[in-house]
Amino acid sequence: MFPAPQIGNTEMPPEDGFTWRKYGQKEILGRKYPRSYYRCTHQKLYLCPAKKQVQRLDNNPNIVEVTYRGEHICHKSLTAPLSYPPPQNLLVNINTTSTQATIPPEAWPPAVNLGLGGGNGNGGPSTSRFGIDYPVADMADAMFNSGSSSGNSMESLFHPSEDKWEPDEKIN
DNA sequence: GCTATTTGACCGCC
DNA sequence: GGCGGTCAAATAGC
Repeated sequence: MFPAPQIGNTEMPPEDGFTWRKYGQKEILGRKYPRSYYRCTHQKLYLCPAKKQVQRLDNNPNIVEVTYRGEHICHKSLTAPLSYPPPQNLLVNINTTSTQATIPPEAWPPAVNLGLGGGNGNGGPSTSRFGIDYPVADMADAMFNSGSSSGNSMESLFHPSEDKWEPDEKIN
């Protein structure tokens, strides 16, 4: 789960190093807020099947629940962008979202392992399943403590220095 | 003009 | 038949 940054009247799904294109939104039974559906922007270029669903929590609209489906193959393609920030955000999501139960660990997208030299992705959900320990609890704590009142926490969670990945699609 | 977003309609599964 | 997920036309922004 992530704090849901808001800019003006619009909302932004958490940046996770990939570029997503929204393709649908649905009211979900029992949920106060609609679920948004995103797919990888490079789906057409690289037939990347990666998708994600963004669902706001009923009791805390400032927190979004992000579910990843499929894996990114766009960065595996020879012609695809090869560099992007470490999926720290993705990692946190996987370890915290309640929807992880719907995704068997062995089916988790290998994409989350990339760049981290993990390879030990067979363990259960843990903060170190990629070989790197992240202060998930601290981040979550920061989220819940300040997520609803301050946008500054976002900078501590999603470092500005984490340069936005620029798709280098025009490599030739 | 191209690309992304919105949104109603459609489809498959339970 | 209801629900979740996806499609595709219309629209907006750059």
